[in-house]
Amino acid sequence: MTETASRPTLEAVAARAGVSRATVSRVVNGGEGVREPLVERVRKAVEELGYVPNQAARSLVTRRHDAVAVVIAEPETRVFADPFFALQLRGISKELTAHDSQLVLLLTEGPEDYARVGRYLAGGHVDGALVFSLHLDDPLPALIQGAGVPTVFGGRPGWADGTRGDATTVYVDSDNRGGARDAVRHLVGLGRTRIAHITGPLDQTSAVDRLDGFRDVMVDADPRLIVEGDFTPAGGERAMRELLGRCPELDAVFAANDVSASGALRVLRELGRRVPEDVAVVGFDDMLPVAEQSDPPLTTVRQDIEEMGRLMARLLLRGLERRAPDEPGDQGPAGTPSSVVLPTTLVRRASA
Amino acid sequence: MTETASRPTLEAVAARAGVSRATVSRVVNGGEGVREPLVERVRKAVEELGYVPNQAARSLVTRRHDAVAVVIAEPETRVFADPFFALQLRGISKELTAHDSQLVLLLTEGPEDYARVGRYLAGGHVDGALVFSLHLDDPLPALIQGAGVPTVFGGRPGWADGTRGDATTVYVDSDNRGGARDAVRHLVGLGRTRIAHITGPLDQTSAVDRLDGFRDVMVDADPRLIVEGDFTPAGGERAMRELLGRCPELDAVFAANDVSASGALRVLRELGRRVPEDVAVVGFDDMLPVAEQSDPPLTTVRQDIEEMGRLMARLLLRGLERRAPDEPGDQGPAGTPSSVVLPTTLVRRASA
DNA sequence: ATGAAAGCGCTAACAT
DNA sequence: ATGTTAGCGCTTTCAT
Repeated sequence: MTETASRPTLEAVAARAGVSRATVSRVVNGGEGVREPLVERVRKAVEELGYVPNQAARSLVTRRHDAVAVVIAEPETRVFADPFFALQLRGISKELTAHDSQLVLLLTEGPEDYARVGRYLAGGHVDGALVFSLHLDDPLPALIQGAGVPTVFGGRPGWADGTRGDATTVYVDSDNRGGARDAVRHLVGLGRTRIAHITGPLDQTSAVDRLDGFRDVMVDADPRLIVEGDFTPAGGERAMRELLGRCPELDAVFAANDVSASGALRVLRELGRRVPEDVAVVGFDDMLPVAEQSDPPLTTVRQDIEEMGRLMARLLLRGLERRAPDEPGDQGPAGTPSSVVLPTTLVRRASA
Repeated sequence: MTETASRPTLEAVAARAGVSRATVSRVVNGGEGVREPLVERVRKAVEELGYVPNQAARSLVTRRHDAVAVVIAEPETRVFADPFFALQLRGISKELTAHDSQLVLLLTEGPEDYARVGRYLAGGHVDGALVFSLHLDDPLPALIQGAGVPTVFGGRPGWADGTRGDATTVYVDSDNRGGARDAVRHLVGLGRTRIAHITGPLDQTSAVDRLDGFRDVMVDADPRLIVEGDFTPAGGERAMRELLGRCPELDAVFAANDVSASGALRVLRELGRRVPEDVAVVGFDDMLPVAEQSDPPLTTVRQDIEEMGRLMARLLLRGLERRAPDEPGDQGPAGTPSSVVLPTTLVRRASA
């Protein structure tokens, strides 16, 4: 706990440099249209006084905050079950930093926090919001879009159906469906015929999209070969046992993410099934600590999570630039960035 | 991207309610000293207009921000190698939320970002800072303490030696040394005599403290039984091979964290050593996804990471309250919270 | 108990 | 090119 000294103001700097406040302001904000000798004098005064602009005062007049909110609604497990968000945050942080914007993190534990988030966003503290909309039925995203804050979503929100031309909702997502297709096609290419799927929680679009991808390839898949998981190791274990019970002769499994694949792997090992000889396994995510360290290492679908974060931030900032600095109302589709779906790549390791 | 409507001001609410701005302000800030009928009228006007206070304007006069910066300096790996920070953030977020404070996340990729962080903190955007000081030689913490912002550190900073009475630096840490002692004593209690230690990176106080704890019990430990790791699975593997090469007859290993323990486990399995029969293994952290899912499940030292985060925030906020709302200068040791070291507990599972 | 008025520190017209 | 000035929206004395 150190002391809070009262900071020098523009006024003080102006006095010291023997110029007006306006001139100091100009210098501080880039020095356009100020002659060199004056710039010099002001810089010196700023330096000597240790002047730092008061952001509150500045925001009050500019109505800009150089801050972006990141909203993560996750009642429980997942935030720390996998490093997904940490990576995404990293990407976001890098991009925001490059644009001198700050990252305000809004974590919610449940619906009781939503009002607070809505209030904050509506309160005009930030220039925009990056929102992770995980569950189909979650009211938060809608609430946020209602708050009148420019927003980019991480992952396709439930109401955006992925068809082109949906200009009102901007999101960044991986090509979950295409990635799943690649994974399943890989298994087919290996000569596997009884291919099972452990899904994610089907109230999340990523899980639904991966299931759709699975179905794209296995057009008339035996319904017994599809079991709902929940993106956790325990869920993967449970699902694997279920599958084996239903259909002992299966020869491949596509798990909707790496951690559930690791659970499946554990069950297969326990039951003496060799991987990949008896059962080939493919995951999704390429979460390194999981995929690379599992036994055997996991063949999986890689998505560049950090890049997704970076892109979300970039899209938001670009949209912010486009709108007139002060003018309310958006610029229409012309200036509005549209959603981006990033490609995935299959990473071959030992499990399939 | 939704449109940004221009928000109603205090003035507008006052007009609508037929009162002065001052009265509206009083109602909005708790309604002390305003008679019921008026309070009612104002509340109604606020509701109808959807008024939300402009925080910039408020901060400009109150000099409070109701925001706290969380600074995480982590060039690379660790932030996403384990869920440590996610948990800590969660704890911090919960506590801040309860006090209506916002969390501003400052991530740094390297020393080139330090100036930016320093500037931000010095700029008076936040009421205080929560700083994770991971490396002994990191200049960031000092820089921050110099910025004149009330700060609480996560993990003992290198310069704080842990002796009582160091009132200038406030930190929250686990009892790394005590926890390590418990772990090693447990192994001794199991009858193990050739106990090895895989340390963490010794430029971090947590790793040093755990090593000290190990030495407290193994007073004259064979130096060959101590190998430096780096808190990663790969480091754990490397260290385990090294140990086995140096001293094949070892019968126990205390790894400085769970992920390096999991690496060690993998090597032991690969080399046909049974755990715990041939070699007992104890980790540190009780990182559930790792400790519980490893094979065999890991006996480890649990620290309540989320609680650490919560406590950091609580300490900071308490310190903030103590100082006069506006008055510069701190209140001296009397009002200054002091550091807290949280106890750890040994969790017995199958590995030792 | 309520209102009037004075700024908080800054930017952005507008004047010079 | 530089200075002057009028607010941005709010809280907070100080009157009433």
